[in-house]
Amino acid sequence: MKGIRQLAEHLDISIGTVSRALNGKPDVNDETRRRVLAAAEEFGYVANQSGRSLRQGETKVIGLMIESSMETVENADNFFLGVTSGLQSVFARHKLDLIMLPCPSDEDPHEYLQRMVARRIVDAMIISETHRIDRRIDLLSRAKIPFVALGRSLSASNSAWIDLDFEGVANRAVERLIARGHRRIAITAPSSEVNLGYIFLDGYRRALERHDIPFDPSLVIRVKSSEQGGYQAANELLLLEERPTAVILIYELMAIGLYRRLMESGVMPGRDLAVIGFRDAPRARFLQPSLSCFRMSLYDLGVELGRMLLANMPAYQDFYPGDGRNIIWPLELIVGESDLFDPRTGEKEFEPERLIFDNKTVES
Amino acid sequence: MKGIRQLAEHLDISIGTVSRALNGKPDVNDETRRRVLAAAEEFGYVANQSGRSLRQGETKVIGLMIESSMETVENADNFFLGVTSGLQSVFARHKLDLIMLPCPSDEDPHEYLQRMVARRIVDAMIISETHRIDRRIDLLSRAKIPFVALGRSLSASNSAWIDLDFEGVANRAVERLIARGHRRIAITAPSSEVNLGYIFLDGYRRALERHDIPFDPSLVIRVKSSEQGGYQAANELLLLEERPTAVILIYELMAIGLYRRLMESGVMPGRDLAVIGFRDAPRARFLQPSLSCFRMSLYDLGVELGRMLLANMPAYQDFYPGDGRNIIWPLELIVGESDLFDPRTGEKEFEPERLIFDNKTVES
DNA sequence: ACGCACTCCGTAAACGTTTACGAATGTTGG
DNA sequence: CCAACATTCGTAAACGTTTACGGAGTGCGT
Repeated sequence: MKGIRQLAEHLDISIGTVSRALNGKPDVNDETRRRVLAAAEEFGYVANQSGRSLRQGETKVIGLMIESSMETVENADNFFLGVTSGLQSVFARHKLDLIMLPCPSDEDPHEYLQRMVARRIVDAMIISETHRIDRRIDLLSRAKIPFVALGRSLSASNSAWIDLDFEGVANRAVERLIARGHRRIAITAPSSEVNLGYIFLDGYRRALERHDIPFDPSLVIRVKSSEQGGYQAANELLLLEERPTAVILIYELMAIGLYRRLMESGVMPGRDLAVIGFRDAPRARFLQPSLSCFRMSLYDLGVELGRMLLANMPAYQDFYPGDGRNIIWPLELIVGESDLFDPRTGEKEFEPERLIFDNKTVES
Repeated sequence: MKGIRQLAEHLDISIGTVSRALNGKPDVNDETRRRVLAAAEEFGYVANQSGRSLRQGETKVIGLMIESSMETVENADNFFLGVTSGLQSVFARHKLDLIMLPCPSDEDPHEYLQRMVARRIVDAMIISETHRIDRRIDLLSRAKIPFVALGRSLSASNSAWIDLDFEGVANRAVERLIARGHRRIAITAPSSEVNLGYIFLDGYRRALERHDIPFDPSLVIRVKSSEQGGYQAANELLLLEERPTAVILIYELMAIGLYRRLMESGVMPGRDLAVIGFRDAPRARFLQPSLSCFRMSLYDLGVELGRMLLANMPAYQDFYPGDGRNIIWPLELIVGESDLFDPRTGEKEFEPERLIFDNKTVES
């Protein structure tokens, strides 16, 4: 079956009517519509997307841009596939399809996005890993492509974004550690210009200030977002002259490398050093002692992302009137055994152990 | 900048010439071409993909279909993002773009693919997780869409595929264990109809036969492809009346759950039970004792996949003449400590420990 | 001066849809 | 029986490109 023309010939109907029948337009007899749908089903006819989108100026496709650098590959730990499910669940209701656009690691993300946008292969975009100032946001704004940024950015002052509550996480981690008697608390932060680093540190500083603990720059450890980053962070930690009693991690995978390096040096996490991790990544679930960290539902995040995006698309915003311009996505603290001791006495407090292999699938 | 028409008006040239200039066609003056390219650059003009592909019947886009079910999300461990890099490196040479098509978990993969194919949004496809008989293959064949299956299938007798060397892995694992004195060797296999299960078991059976060890169906443990699957596999293993001295795993993540369950029961991997894992997944790199398993380069696999696909596309096959119809992708054995004991004496043989945190990034 | 080849460019058709418009037919109310 | 309207459908234009074709201009040899 080549196209709508052949289908129309076979039915001995004009192509206009066939098109109307297939697209649920009103001006068509019930019986005719039935015949058309039956024939389309029989021949497996589906409208050619190029022709369709050329005519109506929209593609019914949403793009999710991800960076496929090896660093991301190693470390994202299926973050994007997780949100994808949530996204699709809301897009499906509007017959929108989601495609993932992996930016090649050797290409400039800005140019890649520009190319994709100019080709008009998508109606709207979701971009991730936003930088502090991110030209992609200006690009999309100027091109009038509806979009949502996963990760806030200074460039996005006027556009939609949704971001994890990094400040809250740092804040609560510090509060929790201080409440346990810690005073010298190290924190890790990204070495690159991604915006989340600034926010993370802000939460950390503010929480310290609230308790009149002076901010000590030497306790900020710049790391790469990987297991190796965690390993090196532990290294730097061990080299500090006055060793901190606690450390707060960023990036889900850091904990693994950090644990390993600590163990190698005979420093036991949860006894000699309190550790609070970031996201509850699948790869980190096995750690012993179990890691205190934060958890979120990737699926729900995807749903919210999808809703927010549609709220910014003229054709769909009637369906999502309330959905605002940006969201700080909360994370829930999961108590493990990695921060249960008192730094002054060394005594271990009892708290329920985190269950790993319960029957319900643990959300990632 | 709306389209080529406005660009042509601005330059006071006909749109035909503009198009020829942009696409590197011969019949155009050097000076004119320079002006056109400069103007296009200035206004950020890129040809609308719908119009272009409508005219020339191709989209310059390759689709990689992946299943985004939660099971995959949890367990694939960035497998696809890994091969993506390799794919793009070869596609980039031909100005082809790769998009990932995540099939919603609640939609039938066959219908999803049919929809995508009929919409003609891609020129060619890579499909993964092929089943023993997979209707998607017939669909693509009939639609005359060039494709490569990642994973062999009975349905793909006549088409291109590339698959991991499951048979070889099972084979070498058994050989290695037998050489160490094991006679009672359990193996895990998928509970679903994916084709790799059959092949994996074939390799296992043949290796046993070669050494006159009878095949014992009770030693085949059906598992889900997850950590939980590994946990349950260990459970079943422990319940066997005459406990095997070794077990061969499938799926990269199984080892984690298996280790955990064994430890809980005081059965030490590498001392009380030899374990040989499958792929050298990032999440399994930390295991203690380190896991003997197999390794491959996802990047190289992606490259080979890309080459094979292009070899099946009329427009590109001149560039890849030699690339055949299918490949069995080899995996390299990485010796760990999980299978270094003699089941009769319990003595541990010395072999070099696997390095995890070397400087070069370990390929996943 | 003529024919010829060559270079460069404009014209218009085609790709597969959707949709505004109007025509044809049937229906209703008076 | 006619006007007015409703229902259903066909016609043709439009979307933004690419490309086959042919025409205009130039240079060259005879």
